[in-house]
Amino acid sequence: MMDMEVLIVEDDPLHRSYLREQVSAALPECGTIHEAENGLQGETLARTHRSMHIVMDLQMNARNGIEAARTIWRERPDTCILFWSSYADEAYVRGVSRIVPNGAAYGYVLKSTSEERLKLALRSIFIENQCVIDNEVRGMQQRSFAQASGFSDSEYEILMDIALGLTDRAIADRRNLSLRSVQNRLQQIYSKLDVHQTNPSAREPSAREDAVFNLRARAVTVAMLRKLLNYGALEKAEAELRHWLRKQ
Amino acid sequence: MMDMEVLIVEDDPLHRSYLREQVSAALPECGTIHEAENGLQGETLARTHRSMHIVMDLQMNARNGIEAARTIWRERPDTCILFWSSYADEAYVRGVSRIVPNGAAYGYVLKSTSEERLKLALRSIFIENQCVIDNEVRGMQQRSFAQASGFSDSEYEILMDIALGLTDRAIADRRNLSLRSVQNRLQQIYSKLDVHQTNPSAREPSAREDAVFNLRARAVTVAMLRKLLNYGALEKAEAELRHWLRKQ
DNA sequence: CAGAGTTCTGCGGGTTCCCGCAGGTCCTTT
DNA sequence: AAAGGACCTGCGGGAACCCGCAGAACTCTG
Repeated sequence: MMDMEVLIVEDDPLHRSYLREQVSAALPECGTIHEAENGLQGETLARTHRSMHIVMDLQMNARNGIEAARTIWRERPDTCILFWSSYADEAYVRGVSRIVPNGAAYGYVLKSTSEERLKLALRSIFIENQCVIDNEVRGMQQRSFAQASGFSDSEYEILMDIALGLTDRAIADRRNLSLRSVQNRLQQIYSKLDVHQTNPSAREPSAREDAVFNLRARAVTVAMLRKLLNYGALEKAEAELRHWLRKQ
Repeated sequence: MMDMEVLIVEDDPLHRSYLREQVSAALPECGTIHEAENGLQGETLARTHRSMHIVMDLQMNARNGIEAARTIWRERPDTCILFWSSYADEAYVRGVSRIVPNGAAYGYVLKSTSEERLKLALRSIFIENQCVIDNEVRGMQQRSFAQASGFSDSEYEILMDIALGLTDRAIADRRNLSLRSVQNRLQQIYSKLDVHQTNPSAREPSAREDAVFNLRARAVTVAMLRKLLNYGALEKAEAELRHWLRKQ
């Protein structure tokens, strides 16, 4: 146990040094601490050092934490990874829980938590091999899987597709559905996002019926404002889309 | 000059204490340093202390830096504000230069710059009343105002409108244009964003013409990926939209 | 197996979008 | 004054969208 090593992947220098400090304080049995300043470098260092204990930021420039974690877990699924993020966006939570391997120990704590809880999380994950999810993140998971405005995975896929700007036809081709099925999915998405909201004025069915919103575009924005989508998710989806377009 | 006071507005505790350190090191003539941890609190403290020297983060939870700066400058247009941000998104740069009053001294430096340059910027702005814009930010400004994929203000407005999910009709009403004019603007936007890109396969005009993209939705995503839009800009535009909807 | 629930699919319409064509109003340039 | 450019506007058509209706196919339960 004396040769435990930890890899820190974090692009902000201040946060990185803070993490190093906290790690060495919380884990006296820790020998060397390696540092990477983006996801790409994180993958490389994890590979060369065969890191089993990683604490990593989401939202980095070169390659975000979810992408990096996926390739790392693909090579060694029993790696312990603690995600340390500023935000609990549903897009992040969903992205993480989508890639975590069966039985792997991982954690998700916010940067705003206290030092004590960070240290506790470090020990729980790296020593006890036990998952630690921050309360607020946990709450997000609940709301996500419950159907209170919760999206199934397939609905989420289609939401990404319209965010990318695909046509109904293109979505149907990509997801192997009929055109009408795609439109049905869109209907559910629109209702779950409550996109039909207009001004709460008199709802008289007068001639002045206001079709203020283009539902397709509106859905994307509402999803962004609700943190269902964010920049990282868009970037990732865009890469996958390009990959798919080549094979057409 | 001995009673100079500085107000720091920054939500991250680590960055905040780092800023305090740098400010007191760079400005020995500085007496008190106040701190706020979000834009709303920043506005309040700026008002009560009549702060003339502010260094402030963009992208905060309660109210982002641009909003806060606008209300502060509205009350006292000769306030010196140094924006200290992680990113040089065109949305931020454009948002800042849209609200800076005539003749006001302000600065925009990235968090990734060296301590020396940060200190230099602090002295230049607060002592010499001189604008300091980081090189990378400056480059963004150039690209933005040159028409190399640069958007005029009116085009930018319409881009925001379709991002919000408005219909052509609604945009026309809102911006006092005819329906056709809005559609013309959209045409320009589509071409400037180069949204017509399909797979670079054989461009034969065969029957299998691929209309893969819904231009309207695609434009929004491309704008986001190019940092022309970001979450803060969306949030702000959404608030303005709600305000407009009431008056309808 | 019957029946109820959920999802997939086609049809058809009304509406909105995308955009070429053409005429109009304001400029600036020579 | 004439010629050119930049912008706004109406017309019209083909395509894509939004969505109600209604029949298949699949599941789940008793």
